[in-house]
Amino acid sequence: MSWKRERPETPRGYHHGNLKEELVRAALGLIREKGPNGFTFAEAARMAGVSPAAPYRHFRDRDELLADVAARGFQAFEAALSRAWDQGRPDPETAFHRLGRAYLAFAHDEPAYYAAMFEAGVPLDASAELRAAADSAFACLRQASEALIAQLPQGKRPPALMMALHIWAMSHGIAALFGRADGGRRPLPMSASDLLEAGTLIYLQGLGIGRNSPPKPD
Amino acid sequence: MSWKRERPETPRGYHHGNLKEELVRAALGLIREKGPNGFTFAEAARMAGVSPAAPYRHFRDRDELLADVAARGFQAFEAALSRAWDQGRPDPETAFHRLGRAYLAFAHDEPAYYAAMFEAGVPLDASAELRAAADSAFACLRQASEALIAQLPQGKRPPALMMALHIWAMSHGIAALFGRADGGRRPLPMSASDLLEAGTLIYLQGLGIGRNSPPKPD
DNA sequence: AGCTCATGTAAGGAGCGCTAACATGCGGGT
DNA sequence: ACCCGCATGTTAGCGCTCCTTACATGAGCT
Repeated sequence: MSWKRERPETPRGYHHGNLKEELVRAALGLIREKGPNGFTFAEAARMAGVSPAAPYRHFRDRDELLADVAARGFQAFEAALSRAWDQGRPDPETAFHRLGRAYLAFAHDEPAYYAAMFEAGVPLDASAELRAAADSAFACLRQASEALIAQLPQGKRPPALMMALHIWAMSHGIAALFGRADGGRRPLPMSASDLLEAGTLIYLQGLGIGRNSPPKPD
Repeated sequence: MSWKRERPETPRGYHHGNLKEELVRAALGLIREKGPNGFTFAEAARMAGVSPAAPYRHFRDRDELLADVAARGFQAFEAALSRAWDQGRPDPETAFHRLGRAYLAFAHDEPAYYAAMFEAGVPLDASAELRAAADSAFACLRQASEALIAQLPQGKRPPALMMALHIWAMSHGIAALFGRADGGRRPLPMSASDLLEAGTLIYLQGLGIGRNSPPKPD
């Protein structure tokens, strides 16, 4: 068994072999610990055990690495949301609340991704991938909104886009204000997840989709 | 007329006379143009026409200046919200929507303040003033929520704190995602203000405070 | 085997946060 | 009226980061 480079750690030759991925991992760790601003190109290089100039072979500058992290974040986000929505099974309302919990769980469990996506000031058109990933994630929310709205009688259907924007805004607002791993900026009387679920219930009730006000199929 | 220091600009003596205020003004300008991270202590000093070390006589470090800006922001924010709420005149619902518009108007018209308050990562307990100002602003929202809830019959009143958190989250979510001066990260089918008003209407409807479902005073 | 080019390194300029030591002059005490 | 204290400014400088330029290495193709 004469492998070439399987040792997981330090001793490596002149070429790293997988620097780009390792830089992304290092960036995630640094962002998680010190926020998207505390993250430093030089320190990521140090973590990967290469010289401070090496990262520039893989990313034009610091912002491009941040944009790459954000794009990967949106991809993971979209995957998590899609999995939670599960095509609306067993019924749209159950799936919708599961979607909301998945949103907050992502923000809570992947603070580095979430920060890169929403708090680092990365412009969405920094790359085509980033834009596409962000659009996919939003499309998931919009799709779920459409499924719920379809339960309403023809005349009383609000625009699905608007509903998706409302839900996104409420979710992001709760995540940003109260959903951080450190408990957020302000003590809450309930968990962020429960807060979002309650808000969603009230909002859906307002639309006439409440569990206690089914669209009488008369 | 032998004044001492009334010329508004450049020629000044060894002592500036009003450096602290000028640094805050410079910080606001820089944050507005380049975001809370692009803001630089040295550049603020340059704008005030002073050496790079001078600011340290007024702020322990860069973070303390940022915290001061955030605190002033929350004070202005609270003033704007209180003015909009106007003690619930002429009726709580009208005033409530006016409050929502004021929220978004502040985020839109004072992006530097808003960024320092919510996007700069300033911990709320950076200073007692900051904490107090932030609490006052939230108290305004909570007070408005209580006034609206008071319209409901005793049995059907949700916790005012929860309602305030929901409204804050939706407002902040819309401001953060779509309410920037540059139009936000994503094109909208309607203005951020209208989006919030629609969302609030639906939410209130869900609580039974909708204009079309008044609390039948049977 | 030898070439080529992606990927690494070394060195350095410009800018920033922050500190230390020194300069200035406003204002209060005698 | 004087003088001295102290708040507020200055210069000099350390260590760090971002990024560029010129050079070194070695993996893989022909």
